[in-house]
Amino acid sequence: MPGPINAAKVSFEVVETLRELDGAGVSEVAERLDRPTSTVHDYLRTLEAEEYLVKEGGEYHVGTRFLQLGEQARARTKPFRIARPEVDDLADQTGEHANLMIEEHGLGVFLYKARGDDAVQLDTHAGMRVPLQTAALGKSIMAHRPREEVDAIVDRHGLPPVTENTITDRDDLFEELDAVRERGYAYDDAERVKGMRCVAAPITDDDGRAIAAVSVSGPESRMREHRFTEEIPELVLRTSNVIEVNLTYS
Amino acid sequence: MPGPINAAKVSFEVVETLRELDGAGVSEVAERLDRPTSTVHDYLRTLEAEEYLVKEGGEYHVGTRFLQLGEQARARTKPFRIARPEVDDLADQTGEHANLMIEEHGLGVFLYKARGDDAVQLDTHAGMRVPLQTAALGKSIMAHRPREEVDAIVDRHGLPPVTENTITDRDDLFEELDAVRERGYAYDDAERVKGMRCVAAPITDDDGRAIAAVSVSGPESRMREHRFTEEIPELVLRTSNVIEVNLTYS
DNA sequence: AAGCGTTTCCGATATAGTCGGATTCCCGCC
DNA sequence: GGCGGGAATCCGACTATATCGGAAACGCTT
Repeated sequence: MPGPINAAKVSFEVVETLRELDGAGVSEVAERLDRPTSTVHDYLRTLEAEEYLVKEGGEYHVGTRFLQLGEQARARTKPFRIARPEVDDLADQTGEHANLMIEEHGLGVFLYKARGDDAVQLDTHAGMRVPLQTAALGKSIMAHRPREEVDAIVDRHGLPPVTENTITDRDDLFEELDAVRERGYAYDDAERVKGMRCVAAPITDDDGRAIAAVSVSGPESRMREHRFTEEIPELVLRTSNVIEVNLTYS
Repeated sequence: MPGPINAAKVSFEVVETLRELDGAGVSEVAERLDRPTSTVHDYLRTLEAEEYLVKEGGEYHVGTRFLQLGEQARARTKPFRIARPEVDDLADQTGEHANLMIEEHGLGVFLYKARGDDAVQLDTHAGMRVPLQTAALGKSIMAHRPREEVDAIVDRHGLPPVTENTITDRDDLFEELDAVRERGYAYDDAERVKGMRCVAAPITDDDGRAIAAVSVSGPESRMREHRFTEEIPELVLRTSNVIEVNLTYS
């Protein structure tokens, strides 16, 4: 493919490296990207001058200009604007984590996370991107997308194993999606994070196409028996329904 | 200055344009930036392929990858991690908006905003950047920075008038900062947003240097007399003290 | 089906990104 | 307080590539 602006790509590689390392110096970034320090220095200096990076004690860090961009990206999506208060309620009602996910570029993106009073420490954070099939949220979304679209996503990103429970076979995936569609909601039994269970329901538009998903997730010890099979699904489904209605009339 | 990567600069100009327009097509961005459509098209296509932009119905939009970067930029700062729950409390106690600001590149950045039950609709959002002297928050920060640093900031960004009440003279500014320092907290009487009043207190480190500020803001009608001169300042100061203590021991 | 605006593609040119190497800076350490 | 080493800057040359007209394809609306 001719014409892609390489320098744009490199710019973001530099920024992402800083994010992963939580701040770093010139040579550290240069090593990671396998480029000369002089080149990396050019980028860091430029991005700092443009105020997208900050320099603190010899280390460069991701700056808060990205916060404004990120907030815009999120606030722009209808699911977020409508669902946020409902997700908060869901967290209050269950005491656990409640999440909102959308699909973007074939990946699941955590748009919002609310913490209930009993919520355990978790590695998820807003903006986090995960393969769709590794989360109940993602399976809910895929279950309500046309088959060819799901195929395209799998072609693009594969089915990487994250824990020993992750689905890694395409046929297994479609079987699971059929079950999810029938049931109306999706389970996740330690498929992404060990010891964590999750119940998710899709948020669909008028045509039945999933545009997002909501979930409740908590430790196995509290996610079992009646609560796991009846109580939580009931609440999650109710929440997704409320959101769908509000989406239609707005 | 030799060596700044122009393409990096242009990349972000494109992204910021999309943010300002809340999504746009090729020619619209090209017009704004006064560049050929072919050039802008190259950038948009590249950034979309890198998954930083999304294309929806012929329009490009800022993507949620920026959310991950923004969250990192925010979570990295100590003031945010420590102050967030306290700012939430402050909003609950007052029923108004409570805010957290830091200084970055000489500008005030809203890091976090909590809404009390009575809070009015407001234009502030996380990541928003404003000239420091246009907000009580910013004045609190500047009041507890060395004079030469404040001079440098003013040299860099000037004193742009935002409403008729904004401070636009350097001597006036330093007088005001002296008063703020003496009083211990700062007022903002419709200096940034018409009809809004604000009380802010600095968060300082062990050396007395401001690293952030917290505030409560609300409509004039509710921000007057005893509440404005005693009650709210009392609460804001108490909050900033709590945060300072927690910052020291962590 | 025709016409207009927009997007996309293509190719030529010169700009500017890239990189090695030299220099300076900033530490800790003797 | 000076010495050493690693990192960060600066510099200059080469050529890859960003840039931009212009042309083609697309997708509306009339």
